[in-house]
Amino acid sequence: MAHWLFKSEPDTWGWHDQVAKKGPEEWHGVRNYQARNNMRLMQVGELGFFYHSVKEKAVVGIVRVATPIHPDSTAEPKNGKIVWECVDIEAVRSFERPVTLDEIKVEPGLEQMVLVNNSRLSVQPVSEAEWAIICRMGGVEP
DNA sequence: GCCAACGTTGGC
DNA sequence: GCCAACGTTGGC
Repeated sequence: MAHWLFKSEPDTWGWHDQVAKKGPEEWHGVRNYQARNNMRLMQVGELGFFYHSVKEKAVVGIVRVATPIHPDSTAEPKNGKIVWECVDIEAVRSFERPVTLDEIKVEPGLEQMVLVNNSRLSVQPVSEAEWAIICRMGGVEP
């Protein structure tokens, strides 16, 4: 099973919103082909990190892919076709403590993380090794 | 098809 | 608030 990282500005849609939802929420609004392609690769049941950008800059929890890829309900048709798609995700559990970007940058084994090397990609793959390291840093079992 | 100009994201 | 990095747009 692959692992992922979803990035959001907490002021727009934060971890508290995701938890309060108590169920799947459409991860709409992605307007980047690479990020969309990553979502196309997702399987229902796969897990991902929930990352707060800009303000906190930290991984704060774990989410689960709840639906297959589907059209983004907020996307406008382009030449009569919806090109933007997304999945729905639901909160699984909160980290015992947030894992900050600063910590990630200096942690051995995380040098190759997309988060470190391409900070602008909003939906990213996470390797198995990276997944395990960050889970432990966050105080949860991988 | 190239590339300059522009807009956006997100770390600092 | 600034600006680097990146992606997209549009003129040629």
